[in-house]
Amino acid sequence: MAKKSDNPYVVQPVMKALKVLELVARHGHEIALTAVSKELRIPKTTTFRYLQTLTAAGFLDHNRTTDRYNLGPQLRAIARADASVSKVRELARPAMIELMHEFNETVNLAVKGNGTIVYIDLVEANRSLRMQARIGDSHPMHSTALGKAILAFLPEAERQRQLDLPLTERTGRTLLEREEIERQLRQVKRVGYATELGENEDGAMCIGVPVFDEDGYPVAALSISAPLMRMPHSLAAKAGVRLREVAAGISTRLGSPPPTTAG
Amino acid sequence: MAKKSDNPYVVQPVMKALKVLELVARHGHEIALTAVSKELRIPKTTTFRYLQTLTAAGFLDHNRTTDRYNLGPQLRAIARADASVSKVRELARPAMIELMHEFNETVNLAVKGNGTIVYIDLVEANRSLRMQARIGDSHPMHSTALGKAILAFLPEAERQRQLDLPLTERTGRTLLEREEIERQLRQVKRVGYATELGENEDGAMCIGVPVFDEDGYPVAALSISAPLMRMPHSLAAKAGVRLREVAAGISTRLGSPPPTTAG
DNA sequence: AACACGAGTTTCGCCTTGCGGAATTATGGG
DNA sequence: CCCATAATTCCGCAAGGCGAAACTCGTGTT
Repeated sequence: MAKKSDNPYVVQPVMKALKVLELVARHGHEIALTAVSKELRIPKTTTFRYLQTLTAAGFLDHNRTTDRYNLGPQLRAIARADASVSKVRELARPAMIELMHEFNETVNLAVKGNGTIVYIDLVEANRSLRMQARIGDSHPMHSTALGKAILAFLPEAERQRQLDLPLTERTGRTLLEREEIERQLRQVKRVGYATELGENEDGAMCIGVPVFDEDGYPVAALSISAPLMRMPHSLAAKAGVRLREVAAGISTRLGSPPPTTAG
Repeated sequence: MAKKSDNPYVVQPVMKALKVLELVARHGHEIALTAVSKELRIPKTTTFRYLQTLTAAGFLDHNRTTDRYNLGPQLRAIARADASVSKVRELARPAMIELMHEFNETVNLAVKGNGTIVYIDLVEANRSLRMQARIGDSHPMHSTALGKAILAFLPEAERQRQLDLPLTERTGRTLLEREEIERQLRQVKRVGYATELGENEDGAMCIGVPVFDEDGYPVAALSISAPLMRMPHSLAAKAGVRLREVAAGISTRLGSPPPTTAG
């Protein structure tokens, strides 16, 4: 009675529960326990448990008056987040390639995670010494230009919450003093770009700018990273200005209101 | 060691697998087995199994070159379908209320399911004798005006596939002859609205029109339903024309190309 | 070139815990 | 008020999920 798959690692309860989720989702709207059970040929008790579990996890929503289930907030949130990331990546890619050629350095794109930034795309300069990051890697917010760019433009309450978390020390130069960080963030907000000098990785530096979504929220950041020795102050400033322009273009295309560059 | 929930019906493997799914999704991009395992404090073997299962179900995607996982097509499809349904419902609601007042009959909105139509919204006239349908109910395509409206505008291949399925007989008047159905569908395509007279429920009739998405695909249908006795031919024709107008407006706002009313 | 390390895959046997039939309670239509 | 249908709860069995450990494979190091 080999059923679903030849893959011996498939966990049956999980697989069946996913079928339930799928059925409910594809149904378009509110469906009752018995209907799901009949449709999937899964005993009512088992179906009941899956529906309960999916609901507890927020993937489904249980309407107590009609005793029916439909898609839950969790799934919608995931979908929205994914769509947002996809869109940012798509919009940013051409600009990133252009920037890479312009400065001949690696260009990074990251989104805001929970207390961290997560790299979602990068275009490497071929003369890059070694890879700085990989897609999917996550780094602390306070030790990267990407993170600082986002932090600076976060709503006050959320920024405070972020800075309340323990700040990990990545290198000897990583900023750990709250005072100092907040001073820098104000500076970032003023000039519109963030700089990080060997604070995340020894010998490497980075210039980052935020990308805003339609609500003016900094969902992502764009950066140019380089070995410290290859990026003098003057060039960094130039890069910052260019990044700011490019990011503003992306933000606009994401439906963002005009950037709040002014302090 | 009571963990997640006080709900005794929560199935642990399912719950944990959902956590894995959520983590991968929220990560923004490609994440490796070990990272998931560490983050969630779930043993590597177990995490491995969940990732395999989620992948087999299409909820995740396994990149074999990098050995990392990210969101899969299944989840995106579900999300897209849901967003589409939500949007249709949202756009249609005001028009439905207007139509209800105009004809003082129940107005229905349904989406195309698999071989059926599924009611996703309805606005009942208060003089309605009894409820015709409930949100979430699904009816055959060939026995309802909603279904016929959709069938008529489906791509040829898909329509044939639908009609190949066994046709259930809802009432004595339900159309079962393929010839007859296809003749009616051509007629529907010509006039732009479908009519059903006691074919789905004795004594009830319905007039339905399709709603198109941005690809010109009939994702949903709008209808007015009434007791047979209250809806003479002339009034039905008038309702058909009005529905056609209203649905065209909704289709346009969904990004649909100009309706293919011409035969 | 050999080695050490880390990541993914496979095995294996224990025993948790998921399963589903059946009993029980809630619901709502007639 | 009763009956039909649906949702919950109970319970004992054993299916199958679990995780430690062994194994493989690829990378980077000495």
